[in-house]
Amino acid sequence: MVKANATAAGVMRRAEAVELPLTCRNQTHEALVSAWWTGRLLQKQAGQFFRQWDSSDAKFNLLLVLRWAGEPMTQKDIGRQLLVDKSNVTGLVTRLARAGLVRRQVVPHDRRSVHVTLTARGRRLIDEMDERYSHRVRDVMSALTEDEQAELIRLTRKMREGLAAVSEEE
Amino acid sequence: MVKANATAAGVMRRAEAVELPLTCRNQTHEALVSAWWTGRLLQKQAGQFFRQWDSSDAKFNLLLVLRWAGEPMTQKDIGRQLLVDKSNVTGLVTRLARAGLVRRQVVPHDRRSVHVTLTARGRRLIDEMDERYSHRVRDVMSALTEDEQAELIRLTRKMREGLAAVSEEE
DNA sequence: GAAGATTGATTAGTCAATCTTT
DNA sequence: AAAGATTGACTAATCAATCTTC
Repeated sequence: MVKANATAAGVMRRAEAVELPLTCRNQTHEALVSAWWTGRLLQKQAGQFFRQWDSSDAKFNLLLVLRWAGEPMTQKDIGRQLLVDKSNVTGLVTRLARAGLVRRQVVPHDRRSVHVTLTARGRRLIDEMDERYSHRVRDVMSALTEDEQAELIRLTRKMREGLAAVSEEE
Repeated sequence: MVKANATAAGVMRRAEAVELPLTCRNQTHEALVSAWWTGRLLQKQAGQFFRQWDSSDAKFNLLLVLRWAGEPMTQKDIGRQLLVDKSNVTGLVTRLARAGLVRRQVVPHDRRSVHVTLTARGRRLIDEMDERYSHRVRDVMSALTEDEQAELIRLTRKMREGLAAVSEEE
């Protein structure tokens, strides 16, 4: 019964989550808020999803980038790829290293830099996470047709271009 | 010259920011990542934007909800509107109160609850922030036509429904 | 016991300052 | 001096545990 109650409450909150906060003034504003709100929900659910491995979306993305690169990356490059501050990368790598998922190595000809590589265990974990993550992505996005997905890609990209243009001009 | 360099570097990073990280596998995955990435950029730029008032998007949204309500709100209601944990609301309200933008009051017939109200200063600040924020929103979203904005609203909403459906079924 | 709020621990993120190496 | 990384101070967010009041 406790579980039933918890589920019911959860479902209610999720239904509410689809709706935007009530402070929108016009369509233009609503469009921005709708994109922002969707991003927040994505973040929130990703956080819950990755907790089953005692992990997080930030750690998942870092491991993913490392695997994708296929070779050691400097922390600077990681930060560049993920668009996060270098000091943040330091912390993430430290925690991942503490968990044995990643290893720091000196860079032969530049002792300022640090090379980060996946350990065997890190590789196993990212493979497993990514497997389940892919299924989840497909489930979530099955709410949209292929054409709608393509259109969403186009429109969000345009929005990013708008963001970039505005921040340039100041 | 220093300023020119800084701007040039800034522009470069912004151009890069339009592009997604390189780990996308197919259109479905890319659609989700594109929405997520756009949300991250929105969050990031909002953070920078509101720093001119020594504030943040979280504080702005809290003040906005308070003004919209037009009457004292309990912290529970605030958390519900903004979809953030109650303990987070406690912290935000504390910092806003310390800055004199908001006031805590006892609720007459329920001494468990706290009512939060805008101070005169808080009201003045949210009016000023919102004024400039509205312009900024219009500038950013002018990259999209009205029809595109409407479509973006529709598609992101569908995505939230997909998120809600998936999280229900587990 | 449940509701509303607070506290404490932890993660993520930013920025400014510092340190070492180039 | 500039590059790469780290440290420290801070905000924001979550969760678990606690406290007071209903």
